[in-house]
Amino acid sequence: MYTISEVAKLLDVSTHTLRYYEKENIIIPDRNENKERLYSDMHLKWLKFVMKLKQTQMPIAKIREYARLFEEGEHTTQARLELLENHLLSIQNQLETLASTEKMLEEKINKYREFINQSKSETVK
Amino acid sequence: MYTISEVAKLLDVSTHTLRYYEKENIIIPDRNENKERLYSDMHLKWLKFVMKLKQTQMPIAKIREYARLFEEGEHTTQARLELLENHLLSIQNQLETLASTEKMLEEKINKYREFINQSKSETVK
DNA sequence: ATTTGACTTAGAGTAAACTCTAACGAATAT
DNA sequence: ATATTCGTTAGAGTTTACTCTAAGTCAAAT
Repeated sequence: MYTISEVAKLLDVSTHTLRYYEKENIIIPDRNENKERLYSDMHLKWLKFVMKLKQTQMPIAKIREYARLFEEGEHTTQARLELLENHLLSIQNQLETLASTEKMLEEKINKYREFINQSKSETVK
Repeated sequence: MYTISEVAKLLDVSTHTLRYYEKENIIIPDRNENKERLYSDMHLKWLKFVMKLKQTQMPIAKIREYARLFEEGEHTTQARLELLENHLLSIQNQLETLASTEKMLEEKINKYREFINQSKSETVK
């Protein structure tokens, strides 16, 4: 079991953020006799998954919705599947946008480099 | 030349957002005799570039910085190059994150599909 | 015994990026 | 002539996701 500051360090988030996620019903850790939060390996695994969703632009509200469906039990598997399928589509769109912007930027960067090199050689003249 | 609502439609943003970008010094269109905004093809091209940067998570502040460097003239090419190079790195990081999350989601989705199919066949029994 | 450090809570504050409102002006449609 | 449409401005309001503050509890270290 991990304390809130251990989890914060492990996942590179602030303790504030972890408490905020709890308030938003995204992760509800256990408590010790002293009411302090204790996170298990399962909690950690779920949080890592949440971070992946966050890093790929899933809003907190959608993550909360997925968490809620999970809590509701097996009859929500179809809904969870659909939510994940939608997010997969969003990821694929983002991949396309990023790839095309990457290409565009590489071209622009090359033009800048050419321009800068040309300016330098003219300066030497 | 395009009016603000034409540009809004063409680029799928609101007129509010276009005025906001102007306030943020990201795009300054011309004006007609009636003080109404008029965007040229050059403005449109720049706006499309801005949208690409936005879609790949460049903050407005950085976009404004790039615009400002551009206004300042040729002696800022090195700074502009560096800004674009940094954003290219950010895009490459995002691509990695998205690719690995895509893989993870595909696996999870497959497990959900298996589970749902299995449940169905058991229901038939 | 007291200080230090890590934790607790409720709730306030912040930053980014819009998004909307109100009050007005000009041009076109009926 | 008046109503509608499209534009203008300054500035207020909203949403998202934190981020911080204040006041307190508790256990270990000096």
